[in-house]
Formats: sequence, C-alpha cells, structure tokens
Amino acid sequence: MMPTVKDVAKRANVSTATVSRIINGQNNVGPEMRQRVLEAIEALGYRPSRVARHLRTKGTSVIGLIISDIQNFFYTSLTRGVEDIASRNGYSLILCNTDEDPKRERVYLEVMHEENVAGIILASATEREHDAKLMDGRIPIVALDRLIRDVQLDAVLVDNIGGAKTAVAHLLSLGHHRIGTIIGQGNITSSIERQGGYEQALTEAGYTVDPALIRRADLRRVEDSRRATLELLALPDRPTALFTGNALITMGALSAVHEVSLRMPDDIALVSFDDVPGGDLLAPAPTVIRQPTYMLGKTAVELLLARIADPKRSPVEIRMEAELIIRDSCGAKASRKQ
Amino acid sequence: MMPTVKDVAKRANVSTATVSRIINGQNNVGPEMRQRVLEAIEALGYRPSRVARHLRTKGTSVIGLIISDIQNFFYTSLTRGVEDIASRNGYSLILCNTDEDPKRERVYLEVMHEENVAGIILASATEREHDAKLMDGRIPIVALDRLIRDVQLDAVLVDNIGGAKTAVAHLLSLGHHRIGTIIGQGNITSSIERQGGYEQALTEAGYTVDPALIRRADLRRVEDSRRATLELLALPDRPTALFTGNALITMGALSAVHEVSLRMPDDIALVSFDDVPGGDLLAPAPTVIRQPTYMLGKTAVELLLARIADPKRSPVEIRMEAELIIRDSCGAKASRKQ
DNA sequence: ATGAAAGCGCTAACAC
DNA sequence: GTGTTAGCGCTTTCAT
Repeated sequence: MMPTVKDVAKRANVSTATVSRIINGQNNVGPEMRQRVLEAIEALGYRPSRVARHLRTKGTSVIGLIISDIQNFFYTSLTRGVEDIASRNGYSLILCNTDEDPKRERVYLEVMHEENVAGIILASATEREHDAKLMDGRIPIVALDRLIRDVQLDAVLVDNIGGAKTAVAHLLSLGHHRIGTIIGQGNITSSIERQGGYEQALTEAGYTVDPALIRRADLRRVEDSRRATLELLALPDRPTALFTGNALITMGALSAVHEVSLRMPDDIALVSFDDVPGGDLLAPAPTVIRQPTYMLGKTAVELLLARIADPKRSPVEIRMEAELIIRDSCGAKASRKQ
Repeated sequence: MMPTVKDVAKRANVSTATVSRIINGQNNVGPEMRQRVLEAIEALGYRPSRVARHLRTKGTSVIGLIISDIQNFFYTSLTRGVEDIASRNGYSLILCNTDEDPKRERVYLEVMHEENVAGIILASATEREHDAKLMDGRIPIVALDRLIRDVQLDAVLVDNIGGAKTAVAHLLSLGHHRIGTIIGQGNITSSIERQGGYEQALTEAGYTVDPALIRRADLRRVEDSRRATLELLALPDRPTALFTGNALITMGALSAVHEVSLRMPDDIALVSFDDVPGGDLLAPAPTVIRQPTYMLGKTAVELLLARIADPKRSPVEIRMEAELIIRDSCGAKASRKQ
C-alpha cells in the first residue's frame, strides 16, 4: 500500500510532526533530520495524501468549472484559460457540463459542495432560482459569462450590449437596415443583453425593431439555429443581413445560407457574436465580434483566487471588451484582418 | 460551519452509525428512525463530506483525464464523452492539459496520485520512460489514443494504420501518386502509425515513398503545419495531393493552400486524418477520416470503470474504426456526405 | 528544534 | 436494528 507519514517517520526515526513540517516547507527543522526525512521519502516513494490533508485543513486544492458544454467553442478556449491559471497556482480543475439543464447544474453544485472544492466558476443556466444553501458564500463562486441575480457574486463577462451594438452598427454602416437576428434562450443574461444591444443599435439609428426578424434558438443546437435561419430567409420580405448570437448559432446560420444557395455577402450579409474555429477559412469567412475567451477564463480564476485569499472583499463585476473582426461575410471593403 | 454526521445524529437522537447507514442507502434501519434522520438532514441542509468519506474508504469518486490540449478538436469531443459517462456513474472529472510536455504530464500524474483518484485516462506525450512508481497499477490507467510501452494497460485507440491507408488509397484512386504528408511528432504512436499507413498504401500500390514529401510538424501548432505545408508546396516537383495527420495540421495546411492561392481540388487535393469543426462549410470542404471521438472517450471510461470493478482483469486494447467522409477537397465525384 | 496526542468527518467492525 | 468505538493520513496545538 501507499506509504504514509508514519512509515516515513519510522524509517527516518523522527515523529510524524517533523515529517509534516518538512513536507509543508517549514524551516524550523534541523538540517540533519531534514536530510534523513528527505531520504526516507525518496526511498519509499512517499507522496502525501491530499485527501487526508484536506480533511484536516478543511480546504481543498480543487476548483470546479460548471459550463453548459465544453464542445461549444466559446467554452473550449475559456476552459483552457481556467485550467492554465488554476494549475499554475496548484489547483486541479473539475469540469462539469450541464447542457443548460438547471437540474444538472444543481447536482453538480451539490457535488462540488460535497467535494468541498476551494471555489466554483459558474456559467449558470438560470438567472435566478438558485438554492440558497448552495450559494451561501461558504464556497466562493464566480459568475462567468452570465449574471446571477439571487446573490451578489464576483462576475466576469463580456460587454454584450456594446458588442452587439458594434455588430449591428457595422451592418447599418454598410447600408443594411433589415437585419434579422438569431439569438439564444431568454433565460440567459448574455442572450438578453445581446438582443438588447441589437435593438438599441437599430433604434438609435432611427429604425424600428421588427419582431418578425428576431428568432430564438437553442444555444446548443446547431440544427435549431439552422431552422430558425431558414425561416428568416423564407420571409416574404427577407432580411438583407443577419446578426447571430453565438458561435454555434453562426454555424447553423451559415449552414442554412449554404443550403438555400444564397451568396454571401451579395445576397445576405452576416455578423456573428463570437468567432468560430477556422473562421477565416470558411466560405465566406464570417465577420465576427470576437470575445477574449481565454482571458475570460483566466480572469475568472484570478477573481476566484483573490476571493479565496480574502473572502470578505466586496464583489466585483468585470466586463471585458469584444473586438470586431471584419471578414468577407459583410462585403466590407475593409481588408481581411488577421 | 457545515453540519456533520454528528449534528444530524444529535438532532435525530440516533447514533452516527445510523445516519451513515441511511446516507449509504442500507436497508437495515427502522422506518421511524429513517424518517427522523431524513428530516434532520433536510432541516440542517446536511451533505456528507466526500473528503472524509474518501479518507475512510480509501476510494474516491474522481477520475483524471490527461490530454495534450482541450482546444484540439479531437480532444474536445472526446472529453465530452468522458465526462458524460463519468458523471452518469457518479464520478467527477479532473481535466489536465499537458501540451505534450512530459514534465507536465509527470506532475499531473503525481497530483492524481496525491488526490488518490479512482482512475486515470491518459493520452501520453511519450511512449516510454514513465515513472514506474506512477504506473504501478495501484491506480488504474487507461491509455488513450496513444500506446504506452513501459507497461501493459487497457487501451482505446483508433485504427491509425487502416485509416491512413484508406485516406491515401482514396487519393491514389483519384489518380494522385505524388502525395505529400504533414504528420505529428515521432514520439507519439499515433503519428508513427499514421505515417506507417501512408507508406504502406503507397508501397502496396507500387509507388516508392519519397522522403522529401514527408514533413513533421508540431501537433499543437497550426503555425508549424502551415509552414511545413508551404515548404511542400514550394517544392520544384510539387505534390498533387496532401495527407494531413490531424485536425490542427489540417487547419494549417488549408491556411497555407489559401495563402499561396492554390485552388482545391484543381491544383491540389487533400485528405485529413480527423474531421474539423464546420468541416462541410469550409472552402473547400476537406475530405476527412473521421474518428469516433465521442465514442473513444466513452469507451475509455467504460474500460476504466470495468477495471476499477475488477482490477485483475487482463488488459484489453480496443481499436476503433475511423470513417472516410468524402467532400470537395479531392475533387471526387462522390456526393457530399452529411 | 522536536515529539505526543488530539481530532478533521466519516465508515465499518463489533457488540448488544 | 442500533450504538460504541477505532481509525483512515494528515496537521497542529501544546509541551518539552
């Protein structure tokens, strides 16, 4: 079986306390003893049990990341950012996919509590109706990408309204004003905000918002957004441009445009909120509002670590800017940007 | 603080043993006591500490997944497969990105041991030279995508040789025989096997293998494969077709072809080992050998769970078939497949 | 500088 | 069917 502190202590002829001190890098140990213990550790191939340590110290070196789906490009890169910074700080990452199902989210939150993780980064499927027991502040939580209204938390998100306005403004500047949009479910703050930005941009430019041009699609299902796009394209007075609410929706929209053999940007233009992988190799390459996904993840962990260090710091909300990447799908004359 | 079994026991006027029995779903408890305990649990919002449980039972409900990079499309979907099946069986997933760095891999393996995870799924950066201490069978390990030679493990991989042969044979059947390849590092079995399949296909068709047409690229760096492709395309006697060794390499190759304004499939054909996201929307859409990524992950966990259940079962190696998806990049007349 | 001993929260003999 | 108790491997007073 695995050797324990006891085994090491016995072999080195010291007490377990001394072994523990050395493991934890305390300096109040004599050099010759330290030497003996180090040798014993080496000889036995001893590794301290984090499980036991965690039970004793009541703190773990694990953080939980709860997202809807790692296969969503947005979360893939973000997750990498989280894991990088976490591991650099000695934390392991537990990954949880909820598929936007509040029940699954709840179960994961419960498990995270049972595992007594040091902190949780949560892209919640719902704005409200969280179990207060799971949000009592005992375990620090950082809200990611979506706000949570029940309780005040640290949060890191993208400027959804600003990004959406930029996207739509870009289309307006190209002469489009009949702009359809396919956007995610209404129980997610980011979807709401993006729709808000879309409407603001139109209104501020003096156009009225046509509800017929706004379609909801399941954020996770490419098929769903494909269908929604087909509906928009089949409208008697077809929109001349599309604003798509996330990367998966964009894929569905591109697929739909492809299917009905419309040409981009001649027949229809498009701006996507969020970049897609290989975006500049697609035909046509979509103009996008690119979110700083990796940075979002990185920032979320940093916020979490800061709160672990100082639990009573007052919560902050960090908004990050998204960047307009102009490509062919709008027919802009602007140069293709790297 | 969090309530413990003791608190529950006191409130329900029973012993901690009884509480424990109920938590663990044992039936040897009287109905009225059970009722009282359940109420106490509810009232206190009690959740058992897995940390304490794990220390006591010497088994955790966590498994570790060690891969090179979650951002590599191949691993993204695979990871989802792993997490789905793991969580369905009550396990949490710790995600580790090594970037193909053996040192980081080693550190992660050490951490997994310290956390005493129930099992590890490992896509190793190296074929050999693993620390025997970390591979002593105390924690079950399933080799994923790449073989490990030091020790006999359960393994789940793709038929790389067969897939590569299929790819190259397809190109040969279209009349290509000057086929360049960009393939991953030579210390990874899957790269070696794919190169082997490439060479076999050529040899069996009566062609000789031209070393000048074989390029190595860093599996993780799109930039690297882009450069390698540019080199191939700059050759005096340029290949008429390319066989790319993984999804990221394919992106690099497509980017290179794009850059030098070669037209596909007219100027150059391509078959990729592994599909890319939105593959059918790319211009041109690449013909690919599609790996059953999700199934690979699912199967790996199943193998792991089976071994956790029966540690002395003799190791098995599962090879899964990859599937040829014909798209435009070869100029095949075959219909575009969904 | 070092050791003895208590105890983190839980489960599993073992007694009754 | 239920309670008592020991102890998983570690850290941490408290003595010395």
